[in-house]
Amino acid sequence: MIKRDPNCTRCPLHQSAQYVCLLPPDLHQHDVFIVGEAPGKREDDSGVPFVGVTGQLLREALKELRIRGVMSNAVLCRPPENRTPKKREINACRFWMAQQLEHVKPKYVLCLGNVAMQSLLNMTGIKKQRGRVIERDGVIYFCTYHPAFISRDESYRPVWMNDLKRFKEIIDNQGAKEDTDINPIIVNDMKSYGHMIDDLSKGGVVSYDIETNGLYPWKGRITTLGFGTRTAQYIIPWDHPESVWRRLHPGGLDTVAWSLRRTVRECYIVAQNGKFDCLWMKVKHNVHWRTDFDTLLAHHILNENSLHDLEYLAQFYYGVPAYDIDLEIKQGKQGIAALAKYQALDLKYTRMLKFTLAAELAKDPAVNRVFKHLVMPCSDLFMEAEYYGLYIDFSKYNEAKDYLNYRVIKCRRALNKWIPKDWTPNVRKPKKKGFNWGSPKQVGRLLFDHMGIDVVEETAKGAASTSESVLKRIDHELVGDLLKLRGANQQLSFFIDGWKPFFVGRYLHPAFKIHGTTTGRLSAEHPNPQQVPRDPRIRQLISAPPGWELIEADLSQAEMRIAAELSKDPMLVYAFLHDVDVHWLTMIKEISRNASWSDQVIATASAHAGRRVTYSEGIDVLLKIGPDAAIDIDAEHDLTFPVDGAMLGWKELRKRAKAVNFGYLYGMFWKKFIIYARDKYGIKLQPRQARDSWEGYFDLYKGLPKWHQRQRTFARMNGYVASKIGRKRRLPEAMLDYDTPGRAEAWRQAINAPVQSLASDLNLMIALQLRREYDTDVMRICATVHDSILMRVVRPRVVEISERILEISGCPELLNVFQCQFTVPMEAEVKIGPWGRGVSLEKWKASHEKAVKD
DNA sequence: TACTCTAGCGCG
DNA sequence: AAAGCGCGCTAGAGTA
Repeated sequence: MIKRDPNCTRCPLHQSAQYVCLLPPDLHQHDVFIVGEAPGKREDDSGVPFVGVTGQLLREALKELRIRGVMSNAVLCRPPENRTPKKREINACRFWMAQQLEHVKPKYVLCLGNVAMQSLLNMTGIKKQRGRVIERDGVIYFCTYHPAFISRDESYRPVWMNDLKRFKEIIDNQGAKEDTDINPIIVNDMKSYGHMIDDLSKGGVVSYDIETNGLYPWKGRITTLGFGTRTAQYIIPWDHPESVWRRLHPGGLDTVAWSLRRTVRECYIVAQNGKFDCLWMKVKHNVHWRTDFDTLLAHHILNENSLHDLEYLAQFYYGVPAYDIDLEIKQGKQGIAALAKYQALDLKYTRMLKFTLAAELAKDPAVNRVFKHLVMPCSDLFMEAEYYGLYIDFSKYNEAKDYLNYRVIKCRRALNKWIPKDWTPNVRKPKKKGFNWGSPKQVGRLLFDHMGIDVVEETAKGAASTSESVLKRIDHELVGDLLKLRGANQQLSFFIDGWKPFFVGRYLHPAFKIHGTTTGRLSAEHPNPQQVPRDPRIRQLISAPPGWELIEADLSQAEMRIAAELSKDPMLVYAFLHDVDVHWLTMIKEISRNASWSDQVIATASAHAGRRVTYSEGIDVLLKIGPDAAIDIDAEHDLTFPVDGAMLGWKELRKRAKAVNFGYLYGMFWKKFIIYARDKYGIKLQPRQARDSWEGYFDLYKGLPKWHQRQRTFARMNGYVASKIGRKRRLPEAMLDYDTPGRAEAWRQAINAPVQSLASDLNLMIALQLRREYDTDVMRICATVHDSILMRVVRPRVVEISERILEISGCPELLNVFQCQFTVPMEAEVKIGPWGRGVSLEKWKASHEKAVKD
């Protein structure tokens, strides 16, 4: 019998726990040992383990599945404030875990959650590891989520139950059942090649998958190529020491790839993230293969909240054991045979998933339509975008580098005088010698400890914040230089040094994730073109090679237009129908409501009218002439005024209104608006002012609160919302009966998602249509940034294509497929030239014609 | 030495 | 009563 130690002091938890060292009283020998995290409040109060709500949830699930065993926790004292135990505490409590294992002598151990997994297996990342079967010292460990996670997010319950069911099977079968129903055929001679071609030519569903030794096709090798049919999985050793194809074919792998091309074209190709595999074939062998059905993308549109990796999907749908292998084997370092089995499983499950997911999609025709007509075509579109890449202007790149380096040196010099002699910030493991201005921790020590400045705000983890917003509120000479240094350093490390590893000649080839967000927007990486600063100094680095022009097609105010369309708010709809700039409208209405900024209104309007006007006349004039004219007058007459402590002209005011629009549109409260106005524009608003602006906004756009309510109610009743074309955002937490932060968040997402999603989908429709209408020798789409498209176009076609972009943007053909019509007009604008420095079509025409004449 | 996490900040 | 949404990348610092 283990003796509990009520005076255990192995970790600090004994100080806060009521019941120290909560060992289960009935611990005895059993084949099955179930290990949770730590006692909760109920347990700590009563001294009895597993009596709380989560304990109940676990007991019920185990009972339902007839899993019997003894239960305990990885950590035996309750951590304060329901936090999870820290690594130190888990390690300290291993002493007890070892004793318990010794005592129970289990054959099967169920690890519930990260903490148990860490304690028992010294592994982290339950989301990645869950479902994994691990054998150690003759004991089989199985990992899944902690029941507390399930009670927090109900959508994971089926996955969890499935895991537990598998655990039960493992117990019943005395181990995990390996999937042996595969038929891997290594294709490394002409005979098996011929056999494979025959099988592929039957015209059925064929899964396709390659293994590579890297993620970047320009800097790696394809080790194997694989095809899966109903009866077999063919694995072709490709750019691999064991491959025979270079020897058998004088033209090498290119020839094999090209001869495979015809067969592949006739197949219905299924792949998991086929964009990746097709890109590699395009880069390595210039063959253009298309994916007909992508299991990753299908699963993403069916459940945008989930993970989508193949192993996870196979486990989720077919309950197979984990089969992932070491990277070394995948990269072909240990011979083909080890790899073949793994790849055969990949091919088998990919093919199976096609049928499973297609059946799921068929149950939801609207979602299926989005998948078929929008998402799947994007796979090929973005494969090409990645292939063509972004052209970098290296002379500008070097200029920017020199400029930024110079700024860094200047700022550092100015800052260094503030470092006291013989003083070091007390940091345990500093990265660099001496004082580091790039370290928030060290800067914090200097400002708040040494200089004695009051801490303004704390970070989430309780450290003294040195964020931009905080620094701006500190009245000290150094903040200006520090902010400049941060900016310059960030640009250097992101775009100058950060891009270096990704250059392929003069091009960058970012990767797009069509499944990158929950709303249907894309994300991008390596590097991410969606976060290039608007600062033209950086943005212009992205340009076009000689003979081509970069064109940016931007949907103007896409999200506001869609919000108008969906809410049917009369004021917003009117504005868009009559070409009134809504950000401007919001701003003018706001200032006229307060009768504020009268000097500015009267001055600008008078300058425009050529006579002295009254305030209310001025408001009408401004509303009519719009932001561009007002900004011009500003510039001409130098009419910026100090407003609430900041210097603002019409340009800044409109920008501020834009933030107001998006903030309030998506459910921002006036309290946050005060913070926002302060941090972003240095404007000090009184609560009264902020509240007035909030109320005034929804008074102006009366349709918005009603629409918000409709969205919330729908989400609450149905657990999801859908966009106008049928893309769904599943929000299970929106259905909760009690007000929780999670539900409030889900409700806000119910408002935002259909707007963000449709704007992005519209942008994709335009990109797809452009791709269909123009061949890649005249136009190459190289990136999208949420509601804009970047492409390069051969010079002679610039005018024609620009005009066509504007036409398409007003009404992309794909909208018909979704029977989707708008009352609010959609509009785009094109900019021609280096990114961030592009000019309108008119200006380009003028300068180009002049250049031709010269 | 390599990995993970946080803070901070860029974008729409 | 309380209330923007969606991302990726970097350096620093802590951890194994």
